[in-house]
Amino acid sequence: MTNTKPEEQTLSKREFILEEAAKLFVVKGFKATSMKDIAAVIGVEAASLYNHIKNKQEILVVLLGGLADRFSIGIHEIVVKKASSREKLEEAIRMHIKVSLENRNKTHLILEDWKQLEEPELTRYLTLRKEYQDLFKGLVIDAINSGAIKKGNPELILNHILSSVRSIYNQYLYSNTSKVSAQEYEESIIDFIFQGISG
Amino acid sequence: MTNTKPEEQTLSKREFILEEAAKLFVVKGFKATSMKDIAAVIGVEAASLYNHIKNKQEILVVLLGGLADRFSIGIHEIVVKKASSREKLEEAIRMHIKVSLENRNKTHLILEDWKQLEEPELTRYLTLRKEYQDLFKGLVIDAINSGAIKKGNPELILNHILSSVRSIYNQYLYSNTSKVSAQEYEESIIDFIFQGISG
DNA sequence: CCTACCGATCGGTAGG
DNA sequence: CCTACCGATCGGTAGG
Repeated sequence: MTNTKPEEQTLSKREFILEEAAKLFVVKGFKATSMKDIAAVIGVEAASLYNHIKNKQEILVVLLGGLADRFSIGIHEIVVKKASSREKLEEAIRMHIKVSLENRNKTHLILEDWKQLEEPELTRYLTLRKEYQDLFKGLVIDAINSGAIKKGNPELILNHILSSVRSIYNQYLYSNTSKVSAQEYEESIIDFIFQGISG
Repeated sequence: MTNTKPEEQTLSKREFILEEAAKLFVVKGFKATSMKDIAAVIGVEAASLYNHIKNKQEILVVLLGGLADRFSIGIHEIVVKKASSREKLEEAIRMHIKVSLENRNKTHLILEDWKQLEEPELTRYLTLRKEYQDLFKGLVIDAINSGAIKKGNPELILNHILSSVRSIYNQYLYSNTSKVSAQEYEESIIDFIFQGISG
């Protein structure tokens, strides 16, 4: 009983480090962020970080792993649902948008920093990503076959969809978009994907 | 006359280094690519690279600078043209796609590695990017006002457009798309941006 | 959580 | 273009 508090503190300190590290990775990139940089934000010496995390690599593994799991669970839940192919595709896109918006700093790691993963985590990550894309592609193919969306190369269509959603973690693209609420942003992306920009 | 050949050789060797470095940056990222890595691909010792380039930073500056200039020239040419706002917007998108496809390795630097630029080049780069986006946004606004595209937040629409085009340098997203020809890819992106995926 | 420290690697220079 | 080398910084450990 008396020692639950220190344990909680250790846990939240670890979470704090992970969150602040993710923010730094967005700004500078994983490789260009030193343990000293992270320590400075936390307010300790670099060596002290090792009481909470195993090493720098672990930070990346935990952040990317947690995110990959969330995407993976999300797509699996949708795939097994009973609904029209069009509804399922839209739901998958909305799921991806929501997960991205809720994990903006972490999602950014998907752009480039996943390349800094070491084996065996790199292979595990790439396997999960491939599985996610294949399930997503299945939804696209079903939507094409049912006539819900126009005919075309499914890989290309999937590429367009995921790129549109990626604008979320590429938000420095055009920074003013931060004025927009999460809900507005989601609706705008959905409308863009399905209808395009023509009048 | 007699010494034009050595000069040519020096020039092409420099170009060779720049091209191979760009490829490595795509795979590993700028920070994670060492001069030794680049030298190994070229087939010399790391120290020998400094006969052709000033330092590592210069590689990044030259690659990104050349690219930024190409985008900048492209958009300026389109803005002053006499054409409908819809035609100009489409032409700007096609220009962006073409420049991206012709400089696939370099374009990838725009995703993350530009953050490794040092001053004053970083400020110069960000200024050029801002100018580019503002000119592009002007084309979007004109297209909205003329009724050529639907009403909406211009920043958001620009964000969608540029994200769609960015799928080119994010091609590891779904690698099978490499089977598609440049022309097919361009048409597919244009159709997606203007019409979306609905049937 | 800190001080002290280490081996490895990095970008880069000197000098030939 | 290479060998030899250097100062700085990195991630990480020991020991308290």
